[in-house]
Amino acid sequence: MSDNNISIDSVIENLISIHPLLTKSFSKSIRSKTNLNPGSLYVLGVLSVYDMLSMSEIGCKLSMPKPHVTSLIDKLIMEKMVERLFDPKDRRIINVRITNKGKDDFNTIKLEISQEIRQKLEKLDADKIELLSISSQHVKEILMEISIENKTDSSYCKIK
Amino acid sequence: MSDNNISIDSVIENLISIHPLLTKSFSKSIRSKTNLNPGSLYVLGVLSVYDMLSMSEIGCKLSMPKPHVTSLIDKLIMEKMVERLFDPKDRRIINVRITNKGKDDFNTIKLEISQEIRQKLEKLDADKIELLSISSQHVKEILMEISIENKTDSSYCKIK
DNA sequence: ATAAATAGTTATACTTTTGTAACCGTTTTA
DNA sequence: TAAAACGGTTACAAAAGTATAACTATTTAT
Repeated sequence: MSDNNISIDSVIENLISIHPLLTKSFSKSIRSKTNLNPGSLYVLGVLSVYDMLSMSEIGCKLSMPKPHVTSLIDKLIMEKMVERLFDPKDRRIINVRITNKGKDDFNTIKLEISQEIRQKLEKLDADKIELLSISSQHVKEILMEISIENKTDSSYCKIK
Repeated sequence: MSDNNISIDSVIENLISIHPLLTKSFSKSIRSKTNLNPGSLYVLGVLSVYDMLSMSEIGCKLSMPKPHVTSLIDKLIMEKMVERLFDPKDRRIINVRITNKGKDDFNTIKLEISQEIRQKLEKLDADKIELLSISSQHVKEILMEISIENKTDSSYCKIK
């Protein structure tokens, strides 16, 4: 139990350190190498995972206020990267689905914004890269798990 | 070699997924639970690691334009979390050092902004927490390693 | 059938971050 | 010693993100 808490403390220490490092690696090249703002790219990212989500679900997954989601989706639609679909079951709901162009563009963008970090990774030892690959996979999976679980993100998500 | 590239691809995939999840977890509670903006907190964070840095080094480590660093440091000085020190060797340089109050405040803030994620972590199995602890440690260390290495961050850092 | 709740948009104001350019004082270099 | 480079600040403009309230259309609940 006490052991658990020590581990949790170290997890949080680590995540708080990792966050600005990733921001540094990605945010700048999103701006300089794409015509999307970071927010639109995050939306495209979740849609590349879930394929289709409603406006509310997007805001929930990314903790964005609904009006912001609207404006980001507008941009992605202008770029034909996503499309709006009306839900026949409940006509209030607007589902957003990533298009094939959106998927292709997202892959291209991922390559472009990761060029710098890729060059640095290439200089590391093979076993260190392998360790980072496995470790980042675990971090990603567990974070996604506890993120999905979170239906009660007070301000943006309603309890289902 | 080809093996390496596959691993690098997966690292990048994972990091691109992790970034918005961390943003979601931290950015909102930084705003709601502290009187600092995210930028000031990142500056405080690097200073809690390196203890003392020049203005340029801060901008370099966080990829921030120098004028932005100036305004963030002004805020932290008003809060007495950091102090300016003139460098006797080179009077152009202004070093910024975290104060004891700054260290204490940073620890408090870390506790506050991690409350939500802590609650979710507590629901996980002990072995999963342990795995996340070790994995996030590796990710942090390797990212810090390749981040420090980077003296040539084009727009904000000059080659030393 | 009416009232309340929900999903999404519009409008607006504000904070934070980014990006320049001009400037001052100091140090380096030629 | 004059010119160039450097570290930092000031001033300003623009982009991006946050936060609310008011509104429409639709669905649910009483």
